[in-house]
Amino acid sequence: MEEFEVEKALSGEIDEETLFIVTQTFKALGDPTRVRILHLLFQKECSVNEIAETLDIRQSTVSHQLRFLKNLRLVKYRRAGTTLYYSHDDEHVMLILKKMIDHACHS
Amino acid sequence: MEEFEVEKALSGEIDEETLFIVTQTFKALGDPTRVRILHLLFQKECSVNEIAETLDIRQSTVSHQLRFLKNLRLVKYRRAGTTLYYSHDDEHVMLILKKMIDHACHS
DNA sequence: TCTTTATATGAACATATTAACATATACGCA
DNA sequence: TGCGTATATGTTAATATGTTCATATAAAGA
Repeated sequence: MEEFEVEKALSGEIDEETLFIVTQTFKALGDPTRVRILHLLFQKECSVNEIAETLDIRQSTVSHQLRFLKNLRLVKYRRAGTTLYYSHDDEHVMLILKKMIDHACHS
Repeated sequence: MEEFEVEKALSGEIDEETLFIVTQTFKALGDPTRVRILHLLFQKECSVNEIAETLDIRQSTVSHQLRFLKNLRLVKYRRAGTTLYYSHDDEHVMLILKKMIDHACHS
């Protein structure tokens, strides 16, 4: 460990890697389109087209955002023929999302 | 309520205002500088200069971000002469931040 | 193999965000 | 009133982000 890292640790600072994961995850939840998608997947597994039609978003947009969420392991999918059914893949983050929604509702 | 809003409500979609608050709040947590500031304020009340020096960020950057956080009522301050002591102002959001940090650490 | 359907990808564009600099304001004190 | 310190603000430039269009890929079935 470098000297400045020791200083940071002693001062109670978050280590860089953790900070990166935390901010990336919050960033994922900081966009309306992604929150709407996750909220939908909270209720049920959906194909890409179902998501696009239900939320009235273009297919390519949905696909791009799903890739974003997939990279962060926030969603997963199973294949059935040509159809991909997406579902959420991080209970903890979904719980945090739910809490924030409740918090925002009752404020 | 408009017709399309009824449809959204029945379909379990988040209402627009809640969605806005939720995403704004997560956006606040989606930036390394702001997370570092909040994490510091989680530990103790700090003046603007203390924050800037402790985290090695320019004073004007800190001030800008504090205004951002203040607008969302995530921080507050008290004045002592020319010095402003900032502290966090949303227990619930701070708890969510803490949970996410723990989650990221142990993964 | 050809076609159809479902999904992914790449490039381009518009917009949003961030940090930096310079400067302004506010307060306390001589 | 004038000065020094602490903080805020306006502006700008660099970068990041989100959506769209056009197109590519992949699987299933005739």
